[in-house]
Amino acid sequence: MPPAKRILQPGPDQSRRKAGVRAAGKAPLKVAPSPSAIDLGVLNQHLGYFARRMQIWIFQDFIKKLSSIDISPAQFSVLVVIGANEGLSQAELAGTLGIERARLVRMLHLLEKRGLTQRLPSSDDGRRHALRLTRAGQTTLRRAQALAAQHEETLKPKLGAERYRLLLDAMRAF
Amino acid sequence: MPPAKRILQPGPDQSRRKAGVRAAGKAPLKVAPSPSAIDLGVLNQHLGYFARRMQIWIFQDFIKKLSSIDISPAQFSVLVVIGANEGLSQAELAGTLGIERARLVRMLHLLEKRGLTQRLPSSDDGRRHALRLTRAGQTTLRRAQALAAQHEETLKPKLGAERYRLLLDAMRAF
DNA sequence: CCGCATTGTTGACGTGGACAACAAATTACG
DNA sequence: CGTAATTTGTTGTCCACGTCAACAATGCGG
Repeated sequence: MPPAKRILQPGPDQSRRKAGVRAAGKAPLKVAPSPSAIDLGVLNQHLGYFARRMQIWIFQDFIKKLSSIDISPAQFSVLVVIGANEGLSQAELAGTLGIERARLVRMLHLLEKRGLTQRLPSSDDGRRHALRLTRAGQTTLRRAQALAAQHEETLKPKLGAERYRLLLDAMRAF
Repeated sequence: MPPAKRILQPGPDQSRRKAGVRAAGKAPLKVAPSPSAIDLGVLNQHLGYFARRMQIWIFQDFIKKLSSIDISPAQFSVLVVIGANEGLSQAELAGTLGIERARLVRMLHLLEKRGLTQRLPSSDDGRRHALRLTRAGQTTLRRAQALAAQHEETLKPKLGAERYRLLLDAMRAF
């Protein structure tokens, strides 16, 4: 078996000791940043910057928490939606999650090879596949949801219950 | 030369029903039987899912808004931080932005080829490079910041000024 | 019946994240 | 002082993923 998901490394290397000795003579802007403090500049006023950092942090924690069953965030979302909408088509699933149809095909190949999902012929439309979870898929989904719930629980203290709820609500605008 | 940035497609949803965009005035807008009757299941209670969708939306809008100067979100963050911390090293920059050192090398290679950044030898440490913007880099950064500000302005109405501010504040926890 | 849209699929390309390995330079330390 | 360890920038490689083009099979509308 392949090593499956790649383990993401948690700790960045924060290492800088020497004071900022710079050559440039003209420095009309802020004073030279202290060895440990680098100015983010206007990045501080951009949602996208923080959104990306947050998303990466969350995904890394998710991957770590679900590493025992080797389910990625994308795979999790696929399993969840199939589980909640048995018999839906690949196009519907892809459209719902914002995944490319082509991408979903290969993802389902893998999930099917792992015995978690099935593609049954649709009774009324010869083009479609009716997606469903196998017995093993249901079991895995249950475990995944339990672990994902634990992951989610680590997020709340990090934000505070109030801001957590607010964030969850606000981000639905997209 | 590379074919510049790939244009991201603006219309995200519309995967399953009829995409009625056609040249003629024919509007075959066929109401699909069950529009969006697909259940997201427990995904509705996961920050990560919405965080990812929001982040993608924001980045796509950012890319579109800055397409005239061909600056990606990552490139923008690099230019901003260099501009605000002239003379910093690649390791410091990479550590600040959470980018791999290896990745930053190739990014700077490109920015340098475009004449936007420079790598000067550090006076006190032979290993480091003192990063700075060229004159053109400063000009591009100014334009980029103006366009990025416009991009940011489209976000506020989408969320409401109040939630925008809360979001920006809450996401700093990561 | 015929043209057109949809569905699933494959192939290909480019980007970006993660790792490993290095050479040069610097630091730590016996 | 000298040698080992560490840091920095760099290159090469692998893999995940978004995107696009093309296709066969199927369904549907005129």
